[in-house]
Amino acid sequence: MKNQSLTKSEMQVMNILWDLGRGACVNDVLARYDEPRPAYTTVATFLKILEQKGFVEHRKGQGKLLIYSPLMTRERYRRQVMDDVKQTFFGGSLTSLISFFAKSEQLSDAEIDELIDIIKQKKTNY
Amino acid sequence: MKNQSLTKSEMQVMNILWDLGRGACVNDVLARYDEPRPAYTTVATFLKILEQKGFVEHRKGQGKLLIYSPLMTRERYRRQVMDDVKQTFFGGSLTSLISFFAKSEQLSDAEIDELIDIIKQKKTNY
DNA sequence: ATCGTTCTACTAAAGTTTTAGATTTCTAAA
DNA sequence: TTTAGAAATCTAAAACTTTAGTAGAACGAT
Repeated sequence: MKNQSLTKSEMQVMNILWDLGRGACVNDVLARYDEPRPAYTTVATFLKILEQKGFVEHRKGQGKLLIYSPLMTRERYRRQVMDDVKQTFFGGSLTSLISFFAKSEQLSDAEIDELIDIIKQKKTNY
Repeated sequence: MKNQSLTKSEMQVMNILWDLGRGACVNDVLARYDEPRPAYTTVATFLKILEQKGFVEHRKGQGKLLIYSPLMTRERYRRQVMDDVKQTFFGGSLTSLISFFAKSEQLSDAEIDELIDIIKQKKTNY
């Protein structure tokens, strides 16, 4: 059981947990859904599944409340998915991927300068 | 029925069609699978589903053969998926996405220069 | 025209994901 | 310590995806 990936609904729950940035109980998560909200038990099920998959853990909170917290960071999962995207859509080529995005959209001059800086930093420093 | 997205298996078929770059019958597609190959009818089913979803069309070929061709280009679908990725993983921010990738990996000096060129071209030309 | 082959169409089973009702358990209050 | 309410767990139905067998149609060869 390793390198699991998340379904769309599981991802939604993880995103809420990551956004909250703290442990959360079922209702905390539920409250963050847009209308129409799923049932309480639906969210509870997803949290349980995420726990089985090793993406979250829980501890006991007030009363019988279970408080769930992410075990996997957003960054780490992002990396995992992005590697897959890069492979699937750009034949593994990072430069094709970046140029695809760079070409694809409007960028302000400030953003462009920012990006150029980031990329320049990658150059072998001497 | 709009902005459909592809399942993993459907995507596999589309990638084969896109790679072939020409109309293809079921066997053409099947031949491109790695072992163990799925059943003929499995591939036929996927093509039919893809047609329902509006990703391919067919015309009659030799005998009763159906020749399938992509209706959606790889580029267009890529864009669709990438928009989703950008939204889901980078809150819609293109610069976060690009910097994520730019930071993430080894790039040769040549690649770096190439990227900088691409990005500079985005700058309002005067 | 018939026969056998090969292809598509139909159908459905198995697997996975999503959803949530019903039941049980726990806690806090009286 | 009983009990009402809220939360967790159990269970399963519904929806979607993947896989492929079977039937039936169409073609080409005889």
